[in-house]
Amino acid sequence: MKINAPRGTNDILPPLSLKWQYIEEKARDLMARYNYQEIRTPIFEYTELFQRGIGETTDVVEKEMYTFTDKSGRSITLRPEGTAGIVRAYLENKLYGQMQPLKLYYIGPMFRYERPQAGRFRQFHQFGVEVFGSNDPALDAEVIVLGVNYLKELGLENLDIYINSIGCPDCRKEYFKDLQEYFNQYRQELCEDCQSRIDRNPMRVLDCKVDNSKEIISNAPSILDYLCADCQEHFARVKDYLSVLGLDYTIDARMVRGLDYYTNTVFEIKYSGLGAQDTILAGGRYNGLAEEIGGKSIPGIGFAAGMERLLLTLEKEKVDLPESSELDIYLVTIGEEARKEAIKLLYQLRNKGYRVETDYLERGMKSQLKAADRLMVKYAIILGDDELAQGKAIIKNMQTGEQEEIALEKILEEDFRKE
RNA sequence: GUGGGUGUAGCUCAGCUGGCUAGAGCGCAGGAUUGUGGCUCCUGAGGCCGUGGGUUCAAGUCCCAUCACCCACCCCA
Repeated sequence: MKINAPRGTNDILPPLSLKWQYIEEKARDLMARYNYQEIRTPIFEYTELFQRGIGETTDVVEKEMYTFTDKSGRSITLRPEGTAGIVRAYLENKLYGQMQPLKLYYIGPMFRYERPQAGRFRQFHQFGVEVFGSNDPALDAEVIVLGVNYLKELGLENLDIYINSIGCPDCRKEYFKDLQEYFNQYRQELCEDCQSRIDRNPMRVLDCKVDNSKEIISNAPSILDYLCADCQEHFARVKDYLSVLGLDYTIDARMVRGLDYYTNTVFEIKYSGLGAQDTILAGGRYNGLAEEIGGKSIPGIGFAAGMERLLLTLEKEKVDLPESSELDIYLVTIGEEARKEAIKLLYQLRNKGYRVETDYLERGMKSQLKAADRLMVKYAIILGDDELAQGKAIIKNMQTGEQEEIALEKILEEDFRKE
């Protein structure tokens, strides 16, 4: 019986893996310029971490986690997102003892048990950043701009940036009350899910796709009218900094995030044309999270970008990405004696830093040159028993077709990278 | 979890209302004066027609089930 990869997972094969490497390198390069350092945390954590961090009533925790019991009887969960684990690591390793703010990034797989569809998989990859130890609005702006710049540097232009502030627990207390009161008046007109959302987390109703177009929602009280003085000022300053940077954004007062830990600034970057899953990068501030999972009160902010969605977008926008790895030389050999000499040459050339390939199927010269052509090498070095007898080899320029003889001992002095 | 669509060579697909040794293009391998690629031409390999049942003289083609993939809902990156 044939075994397939589990549902919702993907093999990342060459040459696609080259594109992955490329977007990861871009991320690392950007991170260096903004002074973010990489952190690698476990792929699985104790289930409790996500329950407390992400929120018991979120869909992610309620029905999308890969949870199992290990041999000691503890409940383990494959991480569905990156932030909770990193906050845990920050607290556990007492990183607040280091110079603050601490700016971290990560790239790796996440797991959610969901029905796969366009831009959504059960194992997917995120590139994300987290900044701890500062509530400076300038950092909110930096993180947003960072996300935007990453996408821009990859060559994406048609992005929609949405921001909002969902305040702190203090401002939300009154807002929740009023919002519940408001929605309760129209309870019967809302969808079933929303009716239960009213009691559990009324802000979710605002985000409901089913009731989205209804007036009830557009006329609902706005969080922005409830922000306390501090939160108002924080949001105002974030917007100021974004304006200074010349960033175009839309304020969406109805934008809430599906993870409970967000406070104050939240944002999303979307690309229309991706299908239903059009958010490629999103994040926000989470000043209460560290405390929520049992640590000190530490402000934090971050974002995560979905790599699969990013690649999909780059594809749709027809952005040029590396298609194949470039080889410098293909070593063509004819005859057993020449082969022996060529094997030696092969390693010498590689040690000098050239990208070199040769034939391992005992093919004729014709086929070997064909292979060289398909590998798009710049040069072929032809070494047959005849040449060997004369202490020579042939260097063939595959672009021009020109070829010349060269003494064997001179080969390593040649520059095969020249145009 | 719910709905719709699709499943035929490595890839993209064609196979009308059930009937012959299941096809094409691309790709792959080999060849076209015996040591020279890209173009062209020739030849070849490769398919239990997703899987399991059923209807029928006969099923890739109809029915049922199952699995997978795609898309959407939901949710999120």
